[in-house]
Amino acid sequence: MPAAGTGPRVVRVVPDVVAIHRRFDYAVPEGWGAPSVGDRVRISLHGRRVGGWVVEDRVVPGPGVEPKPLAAWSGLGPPPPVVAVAEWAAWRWAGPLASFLGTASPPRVVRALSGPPHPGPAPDSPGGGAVALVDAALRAAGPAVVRLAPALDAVRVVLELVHRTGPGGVLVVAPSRSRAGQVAARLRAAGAPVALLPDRWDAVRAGGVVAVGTRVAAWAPLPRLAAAVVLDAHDEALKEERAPTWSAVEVVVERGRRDGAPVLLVSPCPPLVLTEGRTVVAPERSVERAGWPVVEVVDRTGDDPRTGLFSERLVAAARVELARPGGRVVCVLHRTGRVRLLACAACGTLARCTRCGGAVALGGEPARLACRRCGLERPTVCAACDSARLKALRIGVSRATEEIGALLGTAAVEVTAEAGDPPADAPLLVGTEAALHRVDRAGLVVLLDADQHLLAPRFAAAEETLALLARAARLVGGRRGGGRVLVQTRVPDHEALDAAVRGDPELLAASERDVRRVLGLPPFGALALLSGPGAPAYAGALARADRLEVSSLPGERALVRAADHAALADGLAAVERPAGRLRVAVDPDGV
DNA sequence: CGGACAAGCTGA
DNA sequence: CAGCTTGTCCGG
Repeated sequence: MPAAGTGPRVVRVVPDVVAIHRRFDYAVPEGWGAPSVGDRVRISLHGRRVGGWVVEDRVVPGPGVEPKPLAAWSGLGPPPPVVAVAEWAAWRWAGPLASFLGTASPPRVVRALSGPPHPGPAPDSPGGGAVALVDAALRAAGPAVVRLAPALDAVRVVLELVHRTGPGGVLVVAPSRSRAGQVAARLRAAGAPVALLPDRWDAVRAGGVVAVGTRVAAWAPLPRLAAAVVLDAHDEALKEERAPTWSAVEVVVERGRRDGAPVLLVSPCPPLVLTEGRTVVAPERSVERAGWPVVEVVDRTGDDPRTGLFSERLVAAARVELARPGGRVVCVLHRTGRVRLLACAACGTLARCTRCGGAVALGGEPARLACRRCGLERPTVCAACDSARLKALRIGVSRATEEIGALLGTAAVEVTAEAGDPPADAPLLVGTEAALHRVDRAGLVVLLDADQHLLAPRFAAAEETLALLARAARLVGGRRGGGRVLVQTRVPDHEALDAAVRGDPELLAASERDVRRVLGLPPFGALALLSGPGAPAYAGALARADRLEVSSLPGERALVRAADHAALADGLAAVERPAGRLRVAVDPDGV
């Protein structure tokens, strides 16, 4: 066995083949410059050429191993500290390292950097409330949550932060390309040097700029973070939903922790998983409240389920809005993956779980009401009036579009994810929540059936509903602008609605905290959802692990619980995976 | 993942 | 028993 420093230089390589969870040692051919950790290389593996990443340098190969030479150097990859974060992520989300290294690599081959970093000027302070918020956030020991109402300008917080730290090494992550583009433009207008990811990967790697991008930008090739901001940190788009199910927020927080850099998580409605154990800073109560629009809750409990989706108050409010010059109404109706809701035929009360408040479904013989969320069963009797007659509430976007168009005497346009953007001047739009992503301004936004969201069989359903209300609020502006959000529901006292009405997200957080703690749900416990043909065998093996609790779910699925993420990740890593397709979703949204 | 190789199946 | 399919193994 050659001692370190003698013989050919040997590096350890992770193949770019997701199914191979091993690393292999290769010799660096004579005459090569030294490849560094993170570089993309090509290797011959078992008779074929595949890509890979150098993950360790100056390795001493095991006894009896004669490393083959690297086949080619194919460009720059993530810098060494980002490779280390990828190793952490592979543990945290129980996924293959190659998958994370791929996400952290440039979309196109980068063989050389465009030039030396050009340290640009820091923008001026935007002044105003942003100064105090950033002050408070920077005083926090770890990452700070900045709770900023929907109509308040989060980019001013970014500008103030860059003003303090200078542009070099600052990372800004936003949930969508368009939002990232807007932020980049504002920073540029303020004079800061900006590189928009993924296109300017090389410029970010060269350094000296503010890196701006979407979820993948959490992996920006900055050797060392100076500071980071995640905008709309509650947004689902910041989580990868395919396995491994990593979260941009968590990656940025980990990078900040390693580099000792401040991290600001900005959101109008920060969920518990963001706030628990962290400093939350917010503007004064009156300022925050003014940053939410007027939210009007229309209680449909007493209405006959067959009167349709359109309350009198909705029709009246829509008429007023459509009569205004340039007025625009957007109606949101959940369609995909919707819950089939049941309501009492006598008193109109929605059938909900008496333990967790989720929607219940009819099933079994004799028929019982079973909660889709926590599984609790009860007899088919209305909890409010003891009537045994229940009615199904049915809805659909296409019919809703026709009906409201006829009711209001205005042509209604259906907005779908497939079709392009709706006409800019269409006054009446109906669609799923995707409609809120395709329109940037309205005078009235209506959630036709908020219960579809509130009672969805996902433990974060209430927080997601508040996020939807925050998104709607963005379209209509703050309460002084005259825009409003109208919410039709049969659960008018729900804390998520209350929080939006009062412009105070803490009202929801307080009640969620109690329920989550009792049920051991995140952030008071960590979950992983196993699915696929290999799931039962893996679940069986995990059930014997010390700090894990495993329960099987219908359809080859299983839920793994642990006290915290470390226990979950350690447990998942310690047990060998059986053969067969297996999906491991750490931190699943639904259960 | 995908190539190598072995074991199993088929038809003349 | 050649010629093919199917299954298992393993990579430096």
